[in-house]
Amino acid sequence: MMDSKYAIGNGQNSINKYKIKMKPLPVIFNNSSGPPNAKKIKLNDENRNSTNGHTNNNKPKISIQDQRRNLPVFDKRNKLLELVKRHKTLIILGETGSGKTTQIPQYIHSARLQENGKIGITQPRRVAAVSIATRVAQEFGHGMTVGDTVGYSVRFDDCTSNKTKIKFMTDGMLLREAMYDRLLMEYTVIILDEAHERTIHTDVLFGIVKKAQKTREDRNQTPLKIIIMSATMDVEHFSQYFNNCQAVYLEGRTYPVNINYTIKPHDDYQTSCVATFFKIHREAPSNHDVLIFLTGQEEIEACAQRIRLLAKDPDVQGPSVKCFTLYAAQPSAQQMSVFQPSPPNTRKVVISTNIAETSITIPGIRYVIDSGMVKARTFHPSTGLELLKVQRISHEQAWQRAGRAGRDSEGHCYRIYTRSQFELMKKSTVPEIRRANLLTVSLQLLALGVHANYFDFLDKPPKEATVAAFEQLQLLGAVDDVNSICLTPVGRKMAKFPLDPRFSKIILAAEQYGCLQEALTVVSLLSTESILINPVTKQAEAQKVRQKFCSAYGDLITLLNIYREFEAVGQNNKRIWCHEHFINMRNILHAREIRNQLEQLCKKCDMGAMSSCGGDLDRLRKCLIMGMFMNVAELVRDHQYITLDKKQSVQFHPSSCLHRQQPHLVLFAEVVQTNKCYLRGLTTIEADWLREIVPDYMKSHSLRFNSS
DNA sequence: GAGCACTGC
Repeated sequence: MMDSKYAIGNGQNSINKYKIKMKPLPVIFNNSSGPPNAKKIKLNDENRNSTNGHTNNNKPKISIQDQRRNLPVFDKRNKLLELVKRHKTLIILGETGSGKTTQIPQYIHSARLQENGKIGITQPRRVAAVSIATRVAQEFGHGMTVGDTVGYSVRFDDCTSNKTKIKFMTDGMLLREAMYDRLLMEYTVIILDEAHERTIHTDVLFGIVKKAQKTREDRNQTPLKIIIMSATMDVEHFSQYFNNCQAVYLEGRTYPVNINYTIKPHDDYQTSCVATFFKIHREAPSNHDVLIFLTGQEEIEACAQRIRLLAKDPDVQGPSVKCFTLYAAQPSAQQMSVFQPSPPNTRKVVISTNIAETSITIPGIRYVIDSGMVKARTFHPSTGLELLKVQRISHEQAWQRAGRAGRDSEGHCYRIYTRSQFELMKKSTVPEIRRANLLTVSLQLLALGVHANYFDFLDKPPKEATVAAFEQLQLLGAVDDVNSICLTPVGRKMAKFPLDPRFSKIILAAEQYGCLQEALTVVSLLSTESILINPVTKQAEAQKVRQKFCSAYGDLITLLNIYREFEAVGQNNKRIWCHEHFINMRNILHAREIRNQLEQLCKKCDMGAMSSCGGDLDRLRKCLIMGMFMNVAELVRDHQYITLDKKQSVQFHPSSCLHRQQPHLVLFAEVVQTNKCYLRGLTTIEADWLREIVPDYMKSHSLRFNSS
């Protein structure tokens, strides 16, 4: 695959940034036993099935029904069904490998506990929803294909029919369904799986299903059963929230993992990871694979380069080394390569971000090296700034990482931190709802009839975050005032779009500006990852060949130009065109898919003709102001801008096509803080337009310089 | 003249 956003392979650029110590000093560990409450589970080496479709091929083949009977959950079948029958809400704590996700929906179905309704099971990730549904359909019976009794529903892919009784879906999908029917009458059983991950969607669903259950009960409607499935974390918290409901524990099938801590702290955790790898490499049999957790792409590529170099050193003992990297920005084909079994007498080492913590399971890992660090996004409601920061992981994450070594057999985990550093880490990861921008959630909740301030959250988000969100909703015209519990007609339409409310507003405004085609394109492009590829080695070339698309009006119009050209190219030439122009084919196709969905939603909202402004881009730029007027920056002195809203000092990001220019006013799509505060996704606008389009906002946010 | 972890509708 060539559609990578980054140049991957020789990594020459990254390597120069890190000093290579050819012989890193050894890292010394004490050897301590596993987690304090580690349960030593008897080894039982047969037929583990995995939910991600990567089954172990060197095990003897046994029938699919025998595999089901061998799962730990099988023995508890009757007990579980009894509990599900007896309790309207049940928490199931299941360890990895218990089989809970694939089996429990089938048990419920075969006992007909769902009666005439459906069983809905949510997952935080699309791939999980699809692959689990496919697996369960296979198990379910002969000739059964996914989409019959067992189906799934994820964005852009609804594989259900009127026969579907067991429906796997993403948590975001169920949330969207709730906006059309807040009582979720389609379902008699709802299972929220992976609840411990606490995605923003699952957190909102906790409140939605709890309220739906209560309302249906009060109105004497068909009852709703709720099942919360989670790893073994903080049962009390969940149980209290669901009126002290019953919790049941399911044993898993994992193997003991020996935990090692360093004797002293290591600030240069990257070098220590490399050194630890070679310590393992010297001692362990060659078929024992190693997984290293680091924080980001650049760090991972640099570390891979060091390992590859050192492995060639004649002084280094041990088998040959096959080194893989793993992070989300990679093309999927490259991600898949980590599943290749290593050839004989070769050690496989995978260096990964936290994508390997939950999203991707690599079989055969015996050793985990945990740097103890993660890169995480934090949102500051007071400034509206998002900050991407390397920080320490939580205990939950540390155990999750360690567990990756114990999926196929007994394993080892080397933690590049001391026991006392570990004790200082946070017990659990702060749930997303407590560190995210709440604009979208607040709008969604209003569409469900609740004000975020009064919503029954499992964990309440910070007050400032909801205050900031409601101020913006009011400015966008979605509510009449910040305490309103109902949406304006505009707000109701905005909630129908699966977008940031600011972008929904742009689409709604496009009707009046006569630029719906262009607005849909720009918003779709803003809703995906970047379509531009900037390989480190061919950066100048990429910029030169794309020069013809650059607009003096800024980045968003430039993106529009690229998209228009992409659509004008014949179907058979698109791939080659993308390659020639350093455009990410996967991402631009994804933008097109989103654009189609948004266009359908416009028709549902009776938005009339698909108007186009053609070459009159002023209309589009004015339309963008309707949704993004809180994102205006004004030039104050040489290349220095301040935001109109929070008076932040900011600069244009060097990747912007306006980087060397100094327009008086710009709209920006986002502000990211790294070394400095940078604006990205720029569009130039006129002062007069602001006064004309958002006069009230401009009264409270006056410009320093009034000339254009 | 810099560099972005991970999801989802």
